[in-house]
Amino acid sequence: MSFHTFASVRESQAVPEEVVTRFAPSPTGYLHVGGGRTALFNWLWARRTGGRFILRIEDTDQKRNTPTAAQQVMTDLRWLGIDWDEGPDVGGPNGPYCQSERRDLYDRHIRQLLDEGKAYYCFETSEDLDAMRQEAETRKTGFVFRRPEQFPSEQDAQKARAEGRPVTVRFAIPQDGPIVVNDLVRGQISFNPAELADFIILKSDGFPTYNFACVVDDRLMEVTHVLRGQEHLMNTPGQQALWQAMFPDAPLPKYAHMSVTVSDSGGKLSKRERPKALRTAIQALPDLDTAILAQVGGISEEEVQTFLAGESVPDMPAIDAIAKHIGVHLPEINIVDFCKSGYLPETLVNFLALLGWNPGDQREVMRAEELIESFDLARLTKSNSLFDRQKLIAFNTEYLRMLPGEKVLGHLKAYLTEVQSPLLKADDETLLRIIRLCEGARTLEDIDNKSRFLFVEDDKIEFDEKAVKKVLLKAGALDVLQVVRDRLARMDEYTEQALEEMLRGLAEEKQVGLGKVAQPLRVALCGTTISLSIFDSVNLLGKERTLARIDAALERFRNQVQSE
RNA sequence: GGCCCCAUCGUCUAGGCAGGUCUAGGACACCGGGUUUUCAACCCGGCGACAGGGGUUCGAAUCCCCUUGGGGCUACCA
Repeated sequence: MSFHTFASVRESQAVPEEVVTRFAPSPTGYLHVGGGRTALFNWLWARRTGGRFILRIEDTDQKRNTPTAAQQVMTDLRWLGIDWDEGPDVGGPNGPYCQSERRDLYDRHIRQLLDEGKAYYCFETSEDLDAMRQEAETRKTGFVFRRPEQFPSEQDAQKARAEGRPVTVRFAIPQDGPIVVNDLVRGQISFNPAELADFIILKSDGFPTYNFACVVDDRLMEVTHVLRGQEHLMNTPGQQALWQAMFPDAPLPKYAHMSVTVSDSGGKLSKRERPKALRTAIQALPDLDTAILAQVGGISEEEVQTFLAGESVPDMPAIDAIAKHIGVHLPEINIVDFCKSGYLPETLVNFLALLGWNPGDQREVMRAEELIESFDLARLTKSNSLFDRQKLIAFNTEYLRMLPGEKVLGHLKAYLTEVQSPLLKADDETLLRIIRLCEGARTLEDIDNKSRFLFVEDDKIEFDEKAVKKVLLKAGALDVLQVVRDRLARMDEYTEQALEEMLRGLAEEKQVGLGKVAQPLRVALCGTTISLSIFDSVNLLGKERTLARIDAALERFRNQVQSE
């Protein structure tokens, strides 16, 4: 693996004939939708142009990184179907692809900047800086770090280090005229350098900052196009100035700042929404038992308390577990959340692509190949877009309908594993059959909900209180059920067709709608009012188990009817 | 507060850069009806937008300015 030196980089005349894009997440947790969209757009552009797509891990913040997060991000990207040509796991010519492993590279560039007088040492502590900001605020002026008349010397830096004071390096933003960013989405944007702070490029822990490392890496990794969210727009003049200070002969990468995806609750979609929604849901609970919540979440009761007070946030598994326990649906934010809610990756890719981009005609449902074919930077949208979950569901319904059964089967199995459904016990053939019977389902969760009763032990059926009350305990319901039981027992031919004839015949005899017959039966078999068509339900369960469940329900609820 | 971005139905958007063909098109949602064994799905119909004000022009959703509104950034986070 050969590293570019500062000098060699300068000499090389980079002519980017090939498009190179990158996705550069910081490994702080799960990949969230916003990140997924950014990754997708960069990937689409690389694939569209036949260029390269790089995955780079921006792990320069030691406090925030978690060891498994990079792996998790890669898993989430793969689930979406996004692959990369260069990255930490697959390597590549311009690696390594984790910034924490590139420190000598950054050091070299910092050294050069320092030597050329384009950057300078700083010894303020965080507290000093905070105080300065405070003061600026009371004066109601914007805070811009004031550059010293004379840059501290190498000796000053050594002395400061010896005294145990923090030493950072700041980039001196050139003040010789406005910095003009030529954005592919927004056109020319001009910034006054006097209003841009000399930002820190080397932290006191020896790690570079994002704003610096990203510029060095984009250059060394030959990145030609930077597609990212609008939240990075204000970083761009600084990064651009840095680039020109370090690589004056290399053309700048092309920047495209995409619109932000906002949440229906206001600002941009944030990871905090899930815990926030859970907190609200818990607080609305009629009877609050923090001990139980702590137990299901696998956390201490104290953690629950501080969480409810808004002082802390438990980790995701705890949040998921508690939400599941109290039965609230949390808004999906991370890519895995969508997976766990039964969405298909195809749906998400399609939907995300349409957030801030469109093909220019009236197509909406588009597979990845089609997206690649049609993708074009010129059609990126300027205004923010709201993440519309209803439309997402509509898209998922569409994909569930149009994807071949085999494909759905693969996704369904992954989903069932994720949520540990009893349906996992079914073989592929049965699953495929169930998928066919669930035409019109909106999510994989729907499929699971409608058919998991088939694989729950007969005596482990959970009866939904409302369903029981509304259906089973209604006058005459159990009597009908008894008749159904008797006729079922006498059937020698137990086929879907015969079942339908029998049940319809019975309804006709009794002069009632089929619902009066089907619903009590359904609740007896499934515990809920939601299942496959009643004929399919009875048929798939099999005669023996059907009879057993009816008998159990009869026995259990007869008493209740009487006692009420 | 400062800097920056944005502005078409409730939502995502087409149209805008090259002004007339826009009584503004599509999709999702919603409303009404149909189908119906649950949940869905499905079918038919309907409601619904150029933020406001000034210009420029024969003519503005489209170009310019202002106002208003929304968003982003303002860290030794990325």
